[in-house]
Amino acid sequence: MNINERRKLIETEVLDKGKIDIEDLEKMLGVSAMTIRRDLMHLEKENKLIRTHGGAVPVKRIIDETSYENKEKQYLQEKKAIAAHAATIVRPGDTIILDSGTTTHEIARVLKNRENLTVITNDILIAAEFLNTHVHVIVTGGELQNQVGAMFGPHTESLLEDIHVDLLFLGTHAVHPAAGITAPTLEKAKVKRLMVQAAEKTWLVADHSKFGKSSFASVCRLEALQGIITNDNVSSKESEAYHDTIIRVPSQKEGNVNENRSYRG
Amino acid sequence: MNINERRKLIETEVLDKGKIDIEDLEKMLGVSAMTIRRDLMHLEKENKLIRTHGGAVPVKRIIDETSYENKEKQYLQEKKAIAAHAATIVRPGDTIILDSGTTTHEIARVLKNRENLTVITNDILIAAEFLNTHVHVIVTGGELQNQVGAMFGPHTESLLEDIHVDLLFLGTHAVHPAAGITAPTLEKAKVKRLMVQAAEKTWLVADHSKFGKSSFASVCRLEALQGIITNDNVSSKESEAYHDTIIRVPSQKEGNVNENRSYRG
DNA sequence: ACCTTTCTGTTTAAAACAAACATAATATGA
DNA sequence: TCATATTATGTTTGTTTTAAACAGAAAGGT
Repeated sequence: MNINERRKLIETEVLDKGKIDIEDLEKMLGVSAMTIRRDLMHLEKENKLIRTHGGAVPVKRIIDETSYENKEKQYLQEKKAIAAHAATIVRPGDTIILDSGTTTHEIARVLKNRENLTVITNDILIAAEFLNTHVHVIVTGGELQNQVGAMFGPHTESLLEDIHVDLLFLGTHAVHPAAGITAPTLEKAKVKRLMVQAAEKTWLVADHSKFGKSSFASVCRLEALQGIITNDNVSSKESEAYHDTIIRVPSQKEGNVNENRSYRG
Repeated sequence: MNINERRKLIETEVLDKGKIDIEDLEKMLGVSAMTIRRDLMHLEKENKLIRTHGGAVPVKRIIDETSYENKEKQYLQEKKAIAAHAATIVRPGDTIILDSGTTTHEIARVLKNRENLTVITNDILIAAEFLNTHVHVIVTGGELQNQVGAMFGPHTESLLEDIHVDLLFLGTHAVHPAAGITAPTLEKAKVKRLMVQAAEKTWLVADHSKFGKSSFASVCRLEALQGIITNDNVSSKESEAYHDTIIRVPSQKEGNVNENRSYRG
């Protein structure tokens, strides 16, 4: 492993974990504390992280840890694995919709280095993820649910009615063999439904915790999906009940599925 | 000064400066380093800041320092002073538009503790500022100018055509006695013009560096404005050429214009 | 092969940190 | 109001982290 690989690892590690200790990095990377420290100095100068006493934290943080990031960290490995696979489906030149949510947010993190890509989203945190990139972003607009940064309501709906896209990555809190995909409010269900209608192909992205649940407002039936991308905690037997095309990705432990280079297809 | 005042000061200081040293705070507040350190521990536990080695940095940061924040820091004191005054115009129950821009972003920072307020904006960074607050936010949507986080284009325009609000705080890069308010592209000018049309009263917020300049696309004439809020580097003689109602606020040095409490009028 | 540059680890001194105790300020309640 | 409890602050102390400086190792170029 060369110096750049190591520094890239530190960079992704601090983003994943939210904070890191020099001691941990020392063990993890097998180099001396001084070297880590020099790496951190370098990365701090490049605004990739902020050094703390004995470690570092990420630069980009828009949200209150307590309200959002904890939730985001649940099943983070799973979400990242799902996101990494989802990103491989996206082709150069595509126009895609990224639904609001933490799993789709992870997809955004993977796609941000792409060029020749248009993203439509109703999540300001996802939109913000693409700041200072070459990705073309269209924000739906609408009423901001200001706990999570998602937008819903008539304005959101009217934009979605006017568009047609190649791909949709749909998030959900509940998917059930009989009930299909459901949402907690009619408003949210309506927006998700319009997204499905606007897209050529819809992929559901959901970690195993969402399976077997159902909520009040119906979004669509499972037949409307192109497939489901989930993690391997969902047993293969269980998954048969859901869809012909269910992709069960293994939760990545280390940064093996590294799609961090730009895609110049 | 009691402990809470001091901690509040530290909090605003770290937000203003972007980072602070314990040594500086020690001199500034006249207490020992240990006390500062205890304050920082406390504020870190409340997610108000992140401690570094020898100081602290803000928690909320969404953007790359190099591309945006430097620009934002230009005339920051002036912008803050203008913003503090602008906020006093906003009444409980108002619905307002905050145009994209750094000065209007400062207004958002002042208003975020309000309740009973609706904000419409075409700037995702301003929208993000209101996350986890009680302010009701409507995002215009549209194409994201991904260097600055502003949205423009047909979608933005169509929302603005449908609304009517009490107040607009309009930002600009150029204001001129004869040319009025101008913008660098037709698209931007169109959005700003629609904002003016949607608002009962329009206040222009602009620091002195914007005066006497003009750009290509016309937004509106100066007569369309309710008034101009600027800083006192614009001479009173000079300002007469612009508008009857021009408010020249002194650039605040310390946190004297402190409108950080919530407004429960 | 040689030289140069970059990278890394070790040593060491300085700086920051935090625990513990003592003192001062503030609050609370009879 | 006074006594008492609580909270806040400063100082001392030992520990940890930092960073400068040097030396050796690795990588790159001619």
